[in-house]
Amino acid sequence: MRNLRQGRGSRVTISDVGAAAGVSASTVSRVLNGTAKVDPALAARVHDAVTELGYRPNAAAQGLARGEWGTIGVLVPDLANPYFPGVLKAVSAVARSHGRRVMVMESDDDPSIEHDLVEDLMRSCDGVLLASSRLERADLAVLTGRGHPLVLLNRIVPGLAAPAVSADFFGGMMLICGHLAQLGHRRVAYLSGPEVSWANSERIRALEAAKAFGLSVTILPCGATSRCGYEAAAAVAGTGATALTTYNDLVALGAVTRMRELGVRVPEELSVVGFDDIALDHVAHTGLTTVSVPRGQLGRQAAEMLVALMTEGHDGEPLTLPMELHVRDSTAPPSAVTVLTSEGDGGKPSSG
Amino acid sequence: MRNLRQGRGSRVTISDVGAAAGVSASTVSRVLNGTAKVDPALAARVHDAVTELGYRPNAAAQGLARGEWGTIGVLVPDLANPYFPGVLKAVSAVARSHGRRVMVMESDDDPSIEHDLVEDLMRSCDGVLLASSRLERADLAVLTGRGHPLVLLNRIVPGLAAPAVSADFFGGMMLICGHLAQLGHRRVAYLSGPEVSWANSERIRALEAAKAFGLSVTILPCGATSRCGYEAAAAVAGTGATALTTYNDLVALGAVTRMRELGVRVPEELSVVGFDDIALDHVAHTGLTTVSVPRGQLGRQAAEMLVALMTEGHDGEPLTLPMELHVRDSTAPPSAVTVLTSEGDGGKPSSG
DNA sequence: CATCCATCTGAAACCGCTTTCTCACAAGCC
DNA sequence: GGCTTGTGAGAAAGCGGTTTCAGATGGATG
Repeated sequence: MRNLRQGRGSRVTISDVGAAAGVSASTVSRVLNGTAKVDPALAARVHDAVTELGYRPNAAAQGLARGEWGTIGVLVPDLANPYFPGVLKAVSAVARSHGRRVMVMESDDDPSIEHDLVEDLMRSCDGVLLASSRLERADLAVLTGRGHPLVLLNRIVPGLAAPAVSADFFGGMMLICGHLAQLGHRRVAYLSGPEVSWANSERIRALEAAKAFGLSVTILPCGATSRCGYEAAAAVAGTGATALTTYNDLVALGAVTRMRELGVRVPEELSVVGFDDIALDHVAHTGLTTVSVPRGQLGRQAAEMLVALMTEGHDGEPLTLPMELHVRDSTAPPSAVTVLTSEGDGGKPSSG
Repeated sequence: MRNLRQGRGSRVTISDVGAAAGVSASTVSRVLNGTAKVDPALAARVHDAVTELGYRPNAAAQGLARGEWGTIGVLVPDLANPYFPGVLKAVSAVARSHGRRVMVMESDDDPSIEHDLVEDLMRSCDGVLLASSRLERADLAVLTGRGHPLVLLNRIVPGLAAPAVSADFFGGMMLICGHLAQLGHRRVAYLSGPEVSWANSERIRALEAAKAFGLSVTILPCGATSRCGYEAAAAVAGTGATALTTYNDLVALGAVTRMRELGVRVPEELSVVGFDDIALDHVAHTGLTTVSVPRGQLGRQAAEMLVALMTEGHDGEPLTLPMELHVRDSTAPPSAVTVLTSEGDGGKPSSG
């Protein structure tokens, strides 16, 4: 019993199966892949031998011989962010429907690791989906220049030779700013995401553009996690802002929690807006006003684009999905007296 | 420029590098792997050629030649559950420290998919880490019988030939029951997790054993997500329970949210206990009483065990990590008058 | 009945890399 | 100086599959 499989060395090969079935390895291959017609009797013998020996083809050998792995790789910065599992599920579904499996790696928000991991993925996957890449433009150019199928998710770099699918972060933040302006807010704070994040700079770009709405914006360094939001929230008080925008929902929720602890009522004293609409349904108690793009659709489109690139070689044009505003309970007109700052703003509350 | 890399066919091989550097492929291999001493001048030429041609070794060919992939695979039921990223980060760290990369797959809680995915992983990884497997015992036996390095995480199956690392779910639930009993609760409801989950049956086993504490338990079907908890919460009212235990924190938080909506105060009218202590710090507003085991430690131990199994072949004995109770704000002595049930329980509140 | 063609099977080449084996060459020894 | 060692580089043999190629067998045809 113990000797039936002696670890590494004694793996069952296709020749073993052939020997057991009394046919050649070629025939076994043909039977298993349905590449050519084979005598039913032989096929049956092969199948018997396969099950009896517990044969499973070696993926490396197949990959080498076929010139492809049947795998698509996805790199995400942080699996702990609920945003990505949502995307990944869609990607997996598309991959499965094309007979491919998906292999996920996480870069932990570290650009240097990210570079290595992308290289690894390119060496062992037919295509790579790079989500919210933190890489510098130059690094990215090197990687996309390799001629390996690669699709960028949630990052658009103009001159780059790689197709991209992204949510319209700029438009999303504009929606938020419009909403806040309409409510009567004038001073807004922004809890900034990772500095190296394109998604973050898009949001900031929109915030600058929103000066046209009469908004003045203070940008506070923060991060991408609820902990960051929690810790950075205290600094909001000093800005005189009546509304707080954030890099994402996690940050927003962290900030809301901190605000509650500080005795600041949301939204009466401070409106808070998230970003992404992550699925913390039924967990966070605040109905967070936020913007979103269907993550499933995002993942699906990106995966389809990648598969098309892998199989047909043609790269579709960059795709930008529009975001939607979800107004919930965390935003309201600013109150007449702002408790957050001694100087006050005297903004007139509007009844909207 | 466009012709520099013509997609699939024209990939740079080790021989190309050798030709460019004026050496043999063997020498290139030796230089890149540091396998043997090579003349510094040649080595330099090789390195130049590598960078110039943008050579990256083909992972399949390496895997085939070396007989190993340098990869460990992890299968989790659901990436959306914050429990797993916590484990995965630790696994990745261990893998990296051993010069291996990790490849993650998600089964979406579907045992049939899970079986296929494990087979896939075994065909393309040196070792497999199977987290919270939903597979039936028989299926699992087949898989572990393959003689492929495999470690079970959070699942212990007595007669199985695979090492396992698990949190002591039984002990964890006992801690919870002890805590509740001490507070004076007598009637407890349990929102049950996935039926096929070993982790769930361990919790239930503990609940049964807790009859010794004088607790009577009602088990309600539920699931593993906050949505499940939210939806199942309403049924708790009918049980006359003064305390609610759950499969995990997500379920508990969902239930708490629902209870608030129903006007049931937590913990005054109903104590709620979670399981896992997932990192929703600063997001959920309820300080949830729960039990936990360090997920990092869990992942690390499992990964180390797997690496040991892969390299040395020896399988350590099953490891069970003790859980800790974290008493927070969601549990309290039962109130004298329970509004949840007309018959009431008349349990005496104890001041603990 | 001999010839040809269509089918199916096995042998062999190949995928790209590692590793053993072999050999050429230079240094060390008597 | 001839011979043994030691050293480093190239040739070649796999790793385990797939796929081309060639050959055997059988039926259809003239």
